[in-house]
Amino acid sequence: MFSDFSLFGFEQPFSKMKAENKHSKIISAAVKVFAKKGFFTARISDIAKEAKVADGTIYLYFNNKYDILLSVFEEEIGKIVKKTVNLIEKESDPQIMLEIFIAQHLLAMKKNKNLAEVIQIELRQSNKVIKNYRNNKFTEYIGIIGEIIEKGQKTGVYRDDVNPEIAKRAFFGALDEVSRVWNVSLETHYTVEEISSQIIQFFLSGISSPPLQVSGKS
Amino acid sequence: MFSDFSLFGFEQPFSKMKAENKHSKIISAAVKVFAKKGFFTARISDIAKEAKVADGTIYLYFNNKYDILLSVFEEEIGKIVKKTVNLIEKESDPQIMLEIFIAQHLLAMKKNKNLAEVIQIELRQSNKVIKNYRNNKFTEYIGIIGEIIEKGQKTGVYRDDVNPEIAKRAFFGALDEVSRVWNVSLETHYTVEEISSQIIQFFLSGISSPPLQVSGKS
DNA sequence: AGAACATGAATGACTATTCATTCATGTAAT
DNA sequence: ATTACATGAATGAATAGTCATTCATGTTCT
Repeated sequence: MFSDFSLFGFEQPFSKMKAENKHSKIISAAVKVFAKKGFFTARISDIAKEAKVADGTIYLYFNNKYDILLSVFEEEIGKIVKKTVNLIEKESDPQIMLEIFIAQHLLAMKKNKNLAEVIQIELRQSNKVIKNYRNNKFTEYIGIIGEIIEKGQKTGVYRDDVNPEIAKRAFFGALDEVSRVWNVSLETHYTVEEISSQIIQFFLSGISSPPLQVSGKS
Repeated sequence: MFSDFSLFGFEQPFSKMKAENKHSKIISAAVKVFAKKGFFTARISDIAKEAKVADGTIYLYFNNKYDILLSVFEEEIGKIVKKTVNLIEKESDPQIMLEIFIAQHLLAMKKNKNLAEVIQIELRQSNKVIKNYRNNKFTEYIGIIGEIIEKGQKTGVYRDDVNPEIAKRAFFGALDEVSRVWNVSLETHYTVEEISSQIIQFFLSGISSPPLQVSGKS
């Protein structure tokens, strides 16, 4: 891959720059079109139109339609993983790490609703299409949750009888479904903070009413 | 009335029976093929082959390819909803109702892994394909969770500060993701009971270590 | 000029759907 | 009981339409 220095906002007077612009223009367009139509219903010509390039131009940058989808995953999920890891590494308290993860995920999904949809729907579908694409970035992403939980168990803030493998899935599933619906429909009126706090509450304390605590210490 | 022998040895006394058989044979075949290949990659001829009918026969029972997918949802999810509602109605304790829902869901997903995959993947995709399909059965299904939570809040077993709309999504998402992965890969070694108890634990008590409780009696 | 880049109409492969025909079974007539 | 007729379920080859991909041609750089 050649994504070394290609950040937006800086004009480089080399011909290479032009090419990189097209590359990312096509990626962005693909995200948008895949989100709107789904991978299979999306036409190359739709993506070309959205990116304002000719159909044939797309084949100067990508091998085929699947390659576009794959590139979208690698590049876009990669960004999220990188950013999340970056933020979490600085923390040491598992509780806070988990809160950061949630907030970060919801923010990312809110910021780019199209990408959220592509990830949520096409990622699953894609296993069937691209036979040996392993979703490395995605697995890495979910793995972060598992590591946080394990860390919390070592330091004693999380129970030992919680299975981190199951927990990380349940945790991600909850986050994912909430943000999926949140993007699609009714629940638009909830804020990131509101959903964040609800999800943290679920996972840390559950939904049960707290037992009456006759506490010696409070 | 009857001819003694038919050439092929089978008697089909009622022509209608034959028809109903075909309908459900096609549905089952479709579930299998959609699960294996995904809706778009699946060919009508694949389904026909799997159902052991001719391509054209399918159009005697369904209007088109989408109609098959839609029927799969309506009929198969309908069955699950019916069975679940049936079991839950007999209960009055929200805690037990929730446990039944979880066990029921996991069992259903385990019993028919293909259906699980179709629901988990294609159901989401379908909004884009079938423009005005509202996933009525599916919404109804998730709604059950919301009702249980609300009931629990009225009787005081669940906190009032839990938002049932968000909670039902988080709850379903967790269940869904766990059973999705469970079907696909590694985690096959967990039992329904193990996963059930983990999920119940998450939602009722969270993952935090319980605060030291100094009981009133000591 | 030559190279690199871009275009979009034309190609060709693929597959959902149709429909003329066959076939199995039921009914009526003898 | 046998034959003739009627019904409509089932078939699968042919059709018709859709797109991903290519490539002959144009444009823009150095």
